Amino acid sequence: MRIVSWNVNSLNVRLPQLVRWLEHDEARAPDILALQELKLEEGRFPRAELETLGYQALVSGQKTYNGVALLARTLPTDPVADMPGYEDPQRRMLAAAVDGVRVVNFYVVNGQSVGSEKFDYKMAWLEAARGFLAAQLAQYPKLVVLGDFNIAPDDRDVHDPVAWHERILCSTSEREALRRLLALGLHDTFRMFEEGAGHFSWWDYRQAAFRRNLGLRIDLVLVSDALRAHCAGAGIDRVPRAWERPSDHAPVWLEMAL
DNA sequence: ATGGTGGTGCGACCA
Repeated sequence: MRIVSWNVNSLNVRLPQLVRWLEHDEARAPDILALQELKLEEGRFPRAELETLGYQALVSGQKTYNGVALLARTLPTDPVADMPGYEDPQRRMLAAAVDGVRVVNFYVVNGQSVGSEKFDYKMAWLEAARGFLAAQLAQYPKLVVLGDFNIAPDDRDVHDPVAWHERILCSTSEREALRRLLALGLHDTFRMFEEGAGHFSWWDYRQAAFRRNLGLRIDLVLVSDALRAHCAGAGIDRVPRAWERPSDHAPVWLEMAL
């Protein structure tokens, strides 16, 4: 089973790249695909085009901002788009079951800058996410949590840790919030297969950051203890980031032997 | 140097 997370930064703009990416290497096409930053309402989701490629989609959409989807060969079941007890008009979460695996797709709040109002929202959102994931784990031991976490787990995940020291996406409080999620019994699958620095999933559009590999690794695929031994490979697909008019994020993937 | 790029949508706001 191959599972992928990709922040597409507007599905309206990126649909041609998504289609091209799904077709360019069919042997590596995902069984499950989690998308973030659709920036469209559910009614504008391109269901027909994706059905042609063999995918059924669950969508939690929103005009202009946010928006997430879960795609699989058969429609994911038992969907949840709201974290119980946490009111959030922003569409940032979608959980459902596919082939006996529970999948939670997150588009974590960016947070703008440490100490801002948006930062407070980010920290509150992450605390709600911790409670939600604890409940999901209790109900579904085989859990995958993936998406744009807007947190670089440690300095290996940052091209210039000095310049980014205690800045948004890299601050100690954000990293501790991520640690509290991992402490539930979740594992950063990329680090099961690669311990080195310099592997990124997001590069700013400015200053030719991708060409110079000035990036951060903020898109993650986490698995629960019950799935850990089944992980066979994980990585970041930089290919579509080099295409014309790309998303600023690369797809990140996990291969599981189930 | 508080810049730089891109998406949404037409003026800011978000990342």
